[in-house]
Amino acid sequence: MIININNNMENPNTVTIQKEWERQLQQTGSRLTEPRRAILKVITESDHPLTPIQIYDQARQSEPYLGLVTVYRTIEILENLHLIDRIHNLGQCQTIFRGTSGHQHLLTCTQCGSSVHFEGLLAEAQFEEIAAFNGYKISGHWLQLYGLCQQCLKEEHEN
Amino acid sequence: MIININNNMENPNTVTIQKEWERQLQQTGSRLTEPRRAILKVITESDHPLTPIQIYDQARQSEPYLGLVTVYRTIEILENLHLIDRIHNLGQCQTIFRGTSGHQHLLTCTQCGSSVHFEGLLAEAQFEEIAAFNGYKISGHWLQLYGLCQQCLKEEHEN
DNA sequence: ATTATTATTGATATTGATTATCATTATCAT
DNA sequence: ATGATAATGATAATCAATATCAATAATAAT
Repeated sequence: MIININNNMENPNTVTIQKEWERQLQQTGSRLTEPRRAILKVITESDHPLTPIQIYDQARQSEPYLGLVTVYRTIEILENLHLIDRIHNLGQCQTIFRGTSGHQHLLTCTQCGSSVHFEGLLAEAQFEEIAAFNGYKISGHWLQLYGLCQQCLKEEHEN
Repeated sequence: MIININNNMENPNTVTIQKEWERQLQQTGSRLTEPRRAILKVITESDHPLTPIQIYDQARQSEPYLGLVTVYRTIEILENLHLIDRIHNLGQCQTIFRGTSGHQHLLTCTQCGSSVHFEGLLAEAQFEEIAAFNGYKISGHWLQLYGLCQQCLKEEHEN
């Protein structure tokens, strides 16, 4: 079963989401300020991933004296609370690995960075189905698995 | 079935890979130069994703007068030939989308950027198995599907 | 309600990565 | 060998991200 989650501005829950985020900010010791409210509003109401500059520009419509630095700081807080994700944009990242043309995916060690490609993923057949359910037509996908490689696992046990 | 692909420096095919890349460069009208050879060598022999600066530093060991700009230019060529991929590093990307804590993934329109989360992916059960086969222990994963949303599909047909 | 504490803010400066420019150099077809 | 020109590296310019700090605003304590 594929479930579509709340994701557009028309969603009446948007307000509730912002209130919930505000509650979490306060409960974890952060103060609730007007600049932060403006930033939260932009992020919770958007159905697009946004760059810090885009958030900055949009939030200044209601908070004209907002500083870009405050956007970066708020993003950091929200990330620590796992309320936002950092999204991968095709073609913009600057870490390079030789590809293997075809349908292989990446498995990367978060400790040392060593990486291997793998294939034989069962899910790929499902990707188009998921997209179609949401009204999308797929042109590509990106999958990375993260973990510890054999060597780093061993070294972790030794300490 | 899970197949592990050539991915470490010990692999004797490494040399062949570089020759193959060199061949493709020439066949598509690019000239074969010493700086490029040095860059190709670093990328094809590495089992780590590398930043432009890392490629630069490593390649200068054999090509001391190499300029960083040449690294960027060569990366661009290799990307156009689909010989390399740009890799997503956890936590370094600066495009922000509100997350949905739990196991949801992202479906993004390459045209307008509108995005939805989805869940119910069958593959997740397979991730650990794939990792274990390669000696890794997984701590997380990143999946994004790319395509055109309903609206952008419609507009494309109108033109 | 008032005040004191201190987290937060925005301005500014700094850093660092990426891109643009251009004269010089090296590749490759002839 | 030679000439056309793609490619190079030095330099400058741009832009995003981070650090610093005095002024300000949010909260707790009174």
